[in-house]
This record gives sequence, structure tokens and C-alpha cells, in this order.
Amino acid sequence: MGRPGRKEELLQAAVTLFSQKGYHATTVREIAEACGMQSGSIYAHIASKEDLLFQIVIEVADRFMEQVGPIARGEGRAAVKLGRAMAAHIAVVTDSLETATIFLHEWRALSPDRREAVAARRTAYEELFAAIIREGVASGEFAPSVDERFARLLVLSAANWVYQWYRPQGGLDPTAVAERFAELILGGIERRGGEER
Amino acid sequence: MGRPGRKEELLQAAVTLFSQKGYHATTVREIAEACGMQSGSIYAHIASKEDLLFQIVIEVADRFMEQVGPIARGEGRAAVKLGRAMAAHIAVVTDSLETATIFLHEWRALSPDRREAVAARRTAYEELFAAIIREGVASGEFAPSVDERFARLLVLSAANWVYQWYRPQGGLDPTAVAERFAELILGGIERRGGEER
DNA sequence: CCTACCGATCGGTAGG
DNA sequence: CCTACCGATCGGTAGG
Repeated sequence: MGRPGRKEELLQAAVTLFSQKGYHATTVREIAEACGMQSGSIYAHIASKEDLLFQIVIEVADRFMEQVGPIARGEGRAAVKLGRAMAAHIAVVTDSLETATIFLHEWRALSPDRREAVAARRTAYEELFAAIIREGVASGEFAPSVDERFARLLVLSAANWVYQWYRPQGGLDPTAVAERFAELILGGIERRGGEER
Repeated sequence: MGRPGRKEELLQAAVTLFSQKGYHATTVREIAEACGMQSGSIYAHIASKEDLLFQIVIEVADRFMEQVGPIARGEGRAAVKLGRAMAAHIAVVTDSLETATIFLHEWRALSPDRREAVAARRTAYEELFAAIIREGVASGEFAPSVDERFARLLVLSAANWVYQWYRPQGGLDPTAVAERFAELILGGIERRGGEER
């Protein structure tokens, strides 16, 4: 045992270290030291190093789903929903940059069983975006030529890759990031016949 | 010494292992074993495990530059050049999927000096795409509202993320992948006033 | 949560 | 390129 919240301290230390150096390059000794305890003591709180990774990954996967799910299932024009879904996704990435980095970068380090569990959640999540795109095409908001799979990949590529370049100190508002991407993806970069979009 | 080409064998084994398990999870013993030698013998050919990683990363970085550089510096409409540049980039990713995965995923494992050298090449490379976008905006091909940075990020996010989902067995032609992305990015997904794009 | 320690394994070297 | 081996360090455990 020990004081409560001690496991959260370990998780937080693991988040910082895993996101900075990667899972394999981080040692349990470093995690323990960051919490002021001996390396062996860590196992009074967790079963294994991989458990820490798994908890981190699952938590952020759930967060993506919680934030984007209601938007995708809600009412409204597809273009608006797509913009909101992107904003919600990007907000999760930027607000939890370290955790999101681990989710997107370190899931390979999980054991096969757990990796599969994560992959299943991920597929379900991506389907939220696919559904919005399908709606837009069906309603005529989006061009009939739009390929559901590639449109989804484009949206999620841009939204995921944010973890690679976004730095909070950059002073860039997550909402602004999402808006620019949504504008580009919805309208395209080529000049239109008129000038509006 | 030893028979020539032995270093290339080691590099190839490292490529496979680094791309599958990651740099830190790969041991020099595995690399040596894949080439039928003892772990200590590897150091007759290379100075360190990190040297293998660095060579792999630099080679593919150069390949991106060689393939896309002439397109970016060449003549033609910006929209055409952007499509070609994307196609060239994606072809490098798909043709060298393992190497590209290491380049995009494992460069963090490099020592600070080498990481910086890679970052510098990367910045120069990204500038190729920025230049094409600038051209398109300047010539009026692209909308004046197009943000150079975000357009570049959108293009490179989609083109880079390919390594995360592309599988050669999928039977998907790299050219087709690039064409779909280019079409979506140039034209947008919203239906236009007319029906063409 | 500490002390003490485990078996395994790591990247790399010496000396041929 | 092998044999033999190094010091260090790894994730994790026993027994309080």
C-alpha cells in the first residue's frame, strides 16, 4: 500500500518519460526515481511496466471516443460535424500531447493481445469519421466523387500528425489549427470559379 | 574484413528488425544472427548499433530529396507539380516501407547531434513543398486564402501517414494513393457549384 | 514501500 | 569473423 494517488503519480511519470524517450528506452528505475521511490517499490502499485503503457494508451483512446463520438452521432450538416470532429480530435492531441504521442507512437510496444484490443478501438473510432463522410456524400453536401476511405485517411492523417509538430509554446490555438485544416479539406486549395467558399 | 557486401546484409537485417520492433527493442545479437554471425563479429563492420540506424535514416532522407527535389524545382503548373511531388513522396514510402517507417518513427533514438542533422534535412525537404504552394498562390492557381504552412502540413501529413496504414499486399497502387489524395487536397471534398473540378 | 538481490541480457571489446 | 568475456543494466521478486 501507501498513500493514495501514488499510482497516478507513477502513471504521470511514465507519461512524461514514455513520450520523451519512448517506452523501451525508459526504465522502471527512472519512473520510480521520478516518484521518489526505489525501483522495486513500483511493483507494490503495478504489475508490470507494460501495464503502465496499456493504461495510458487505453485512457487516451477512450478520451478520443468520448469527445468525438457525440459529435459524430449528433445532428447537423456533415461539413459542420466534420469540422467539429476534427477540432475535438485535435484538442485531445494538443491538450494531452504527451499521452497522445504515446498512443500514436508506442502502441507497437504492447503485447499482441493488448495491441489488438487497441487496434479494435481504433477501428471503431475511425468509423466515426467515415460515417460523417458517408453522410455528407449521401446528402449531396460532399462531391459524389469523394472516396470515403481516402477522405477519412486525409482527415485523420492531418489530425494525428499534429502530435509530430505541435508545441504548446508555439502559441497556436488548437481550435485555429483545426479550422485551417477543415477549411483546406472542405474547400480544397485550388481557386474556385468565384472567390467564396 | 570478410566478404564484400556484408555490411549491406547487416543494414538490411537492421532495416527489417528496426521497422518491426523498433530500434530499442532490437538487439545487436538479433541483427548478427539474421546474418549468420556472432554478436561480437558485427563490430568488424560497424562502429555501433546507432551507426546502423543513422545510415538507414540518412539514406532514405536523401532519397526523398532526390525524388522530389527535381519536381519541385522544375517547370509546370503548381497543381501538377504538387501532385507529382506527392506521388514521388508516397512512392518512396511505399517502395521502401520499412526504411521509411524507420525514418519517420525511429529518428528520436538518434543522439542529439545526429538528430539535428536529420532535422535539418527534413526542414530543407519540407521547404520543397512550401515552395510549390507559394508558387501556386502567387500565380493565382491556388486560392489567396491558402495558408502556406497548413497546406504544407496537410500534404505532408497525408503523405507521411501512409507508412502507418499502407500494406503492399493490399494491392493498392502507390500512384493511385497519391492521385486520390492530390485530388482531395486540390479540389476539396465539398461539392462545387458546378460538378467538375 | 525498503533492502537486497535474482537471472537474463544488453552493447561492446580484447585478442586472436 | 570467432571465442570469450566485460561491466552495466534490465524488469522483476522475496521477504519483510
